Amino acid sequence: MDPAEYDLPVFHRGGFRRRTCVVCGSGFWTLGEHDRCQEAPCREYGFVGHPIFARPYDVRGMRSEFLGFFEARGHTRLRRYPTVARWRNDVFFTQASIYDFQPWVTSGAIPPPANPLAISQPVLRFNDLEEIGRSGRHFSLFEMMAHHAFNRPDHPVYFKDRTVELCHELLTGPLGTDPLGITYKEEVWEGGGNLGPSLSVGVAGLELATLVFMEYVRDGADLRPMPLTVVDTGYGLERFVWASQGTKTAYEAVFGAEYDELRRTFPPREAALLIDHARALNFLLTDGVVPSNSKEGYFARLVLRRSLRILDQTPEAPTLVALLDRAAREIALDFPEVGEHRDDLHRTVEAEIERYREAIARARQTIRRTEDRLRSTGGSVTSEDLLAWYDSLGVPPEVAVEELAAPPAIPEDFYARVAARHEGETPTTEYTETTAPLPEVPASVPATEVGYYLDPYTVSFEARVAHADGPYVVLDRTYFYPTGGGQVTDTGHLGDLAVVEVSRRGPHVFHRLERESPFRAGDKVRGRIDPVRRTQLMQHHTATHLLNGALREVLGPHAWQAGAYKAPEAARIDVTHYRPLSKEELRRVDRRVNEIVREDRPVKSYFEARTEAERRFGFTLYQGGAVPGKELRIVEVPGFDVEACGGTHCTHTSEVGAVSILDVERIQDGIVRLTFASGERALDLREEHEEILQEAARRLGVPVAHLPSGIERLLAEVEEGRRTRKERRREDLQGTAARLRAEAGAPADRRPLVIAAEVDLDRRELMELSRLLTRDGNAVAVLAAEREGRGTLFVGSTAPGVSALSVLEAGTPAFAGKGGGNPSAATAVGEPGEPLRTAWRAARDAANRATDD
RNA sequence: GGGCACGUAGAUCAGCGGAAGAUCGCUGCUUUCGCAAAGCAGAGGUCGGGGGUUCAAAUCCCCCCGUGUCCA
Repeated sequence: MDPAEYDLPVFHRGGFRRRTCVVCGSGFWTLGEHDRCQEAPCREYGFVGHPIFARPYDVRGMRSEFLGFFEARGHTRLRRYPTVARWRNDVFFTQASIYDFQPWVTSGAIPPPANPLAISQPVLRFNDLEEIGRSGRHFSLFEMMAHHAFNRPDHPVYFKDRTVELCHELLTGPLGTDPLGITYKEEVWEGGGNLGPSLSVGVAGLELATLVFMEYVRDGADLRPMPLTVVDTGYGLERFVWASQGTKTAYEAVFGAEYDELRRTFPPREAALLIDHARALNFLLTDGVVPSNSKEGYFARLVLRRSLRILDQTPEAPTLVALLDRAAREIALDFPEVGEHRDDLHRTVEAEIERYREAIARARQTIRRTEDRLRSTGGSVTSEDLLAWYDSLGVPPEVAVEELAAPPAIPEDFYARVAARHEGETPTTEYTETTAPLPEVPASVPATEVGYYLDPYTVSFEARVAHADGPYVVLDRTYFYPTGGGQVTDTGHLGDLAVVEVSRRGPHVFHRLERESPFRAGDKVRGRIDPVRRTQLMQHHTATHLLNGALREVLGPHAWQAGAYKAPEAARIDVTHYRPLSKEELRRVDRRVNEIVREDRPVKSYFEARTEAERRFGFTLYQGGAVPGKELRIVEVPGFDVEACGGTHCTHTSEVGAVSILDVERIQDGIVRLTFASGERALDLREEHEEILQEAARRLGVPVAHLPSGIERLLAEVEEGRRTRKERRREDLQGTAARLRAEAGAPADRRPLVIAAEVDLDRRELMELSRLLTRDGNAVAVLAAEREGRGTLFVGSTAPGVSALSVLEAGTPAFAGKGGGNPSAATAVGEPGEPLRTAWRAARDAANRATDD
């Protein structure tokens, strides 16, 4: 990066000098006399015992100091965003404050909610779990305080100079840091295809903040300037608090009394880990993550189970629920939403604890059995087994060892070796913005004015063609709904040509025609939307919201929409829940939804400032993922459900008609899917189902009401028939066996009985017959059969010293038989006809010879 | 999203290329005034589904489905 990027007026004004760190070699700016940047590892921690701020702060005090400082300097204070980044498909969690504004705001697609702004964003990072409690400074959840500015060419806010000025003023002003002790180290930040210079702010060995200036787009080897430049800062709240108190570890400073309480029962490391995890879990669960075995749910399960393991090892430990409650009380002082819905959170946690206990109990059994088996063969359990058990059964090694009579040592690097087992796996697919292959539109084409938001009933309109390219037409205004938000496209006509698909990219709506567009820019066209399809889609979409509301009422607020799809034929909604829906829950959801439909409540759709909407309704607005825009389109069923949504909706719940839930399934751990239909389609389906029932009843010859018992009877009959057939076959075989035995007569003395016969049976029957013949012991059966042009020779023996296999082998060459077996049963297949008979005679003779001995 | 493990009698599981098993539960008989218990006898299986390899597949291979688990 060009050194000029860091050569800021603010440094020169303030008398800073640029130096080079003797350790890491980086350039840095400072007022003090330093030969190295003031960050670990270039210099050691110098703040422990010597706080670097004028006075100690707790978390709350520091947060409000920071936000107040920026608010007083023209920044709008924003509330936190959810810790689960539902609006992105490349990450699970909000890992930095800038995530709140990616990708829509930072790409310039939509304006920021405020500009400039200040926020303290709780962020989750699970990549250093092993360090938590051990390092003294790692957290799975921490708050990233930030001030952001988004600069458009026509609307600059501030960039590097002012950012550094603000940062420096904060540190040296209200916080009272010694100006000479601060270093601004030159770094390069790169991410998501963007890059820019950044400055890392170090004091007394601690990296307090990072100031990033997103400025360029990487275009191959070249850098292009971004149309929108972004100030992305990150100030670690916990670090600030720690530095202000100068305690030995960050945990003491950050968690205060809560930490002291736990220290009475746990060693420092465990105490810190427990509070840290309790804090993360509270946020995760509040923000709607249900513990599961995949995606974001796994991380909730991971921290939950890690906590449980520690609690389980300590007899006087509090319960996990109590621990979470204690942490929630603390968090709720600043984030009141975390304290709400305690009962629901408890139920989720209890369900997860139960599952963990079950998994461990099952695993213990498997482990014991495996060890028994190994020991009986002279083997023993190895540390490799411990790894495999952890991986496939989820048993932590300490638990496995408890179960073993001769446990191996738990490897020091156990979890590293677990990680090694996962190397070479296919990486997760990279984030790709899902844009249809739409043609480029000249910048001069104005944004499409869309009418469906405020008027979903207009299905015929006049518009002017703004741009046409191949089959694609962009209009100056449209009422066609483009695929999005889980709602499929409208169809219809432009002029006489069918519109087969409508999609949106950026500000433009593209109508794809059935063939090459005859229209040219400037043409006037009439748009007609297929009204039946549109109405059905509206009904399905509104019904989705109603179901979502009912599910949250019935299941609890942890039930978040995890996906939805609305097509004309049917719609579905996926919600997070910790176990399959019970019949009763389903019945209540069904009743509640249809009750809301009957009540004919208004469905209000309107635009509202994002900040205001979030304040009024909270983040549960974002059921369908975050919706871009400074203004949110709110779809509200007063007193029941409010969501930010861009879809077309009915204006009254009664228009939905009726909602029929067609199917419920668990699509993965922690997510249930409801498939349903509403409106006309629900009636159609009801009719179809009725017809199917009628038809089934007619074919069974019973009234519909007796279908279940009729089917039961039918099944019983089928079963009876199966039994009878089986019985008859057995009797046939028994008859054959009796006949053959009689023909063979009684053997002399105690010599084994040899029964040889040609029969017409298949392989399986041969085996059964042989079994019948030799059941009483001391007998040899030599059976031959022909089926499908192949000859089969079967030998069974219960005679001591007579090997069925040897007898068989005496016959195999004669009919080119291939086969094998064991001393008690052997079979071969070869040529049919005379060769088979020859083989059979050879085998019979061999059997007779063997029994003569 | 990927890796691994698992799916066999009503339940818990064994078997891991050659004639489907154990324990508990169930039914009947013996014993008892009755129950429990014990003994004896018996019923109960498309070995998750579908393809393939093989003379032969619960067993090996592939693809699905389901469950668990670890990792992103």
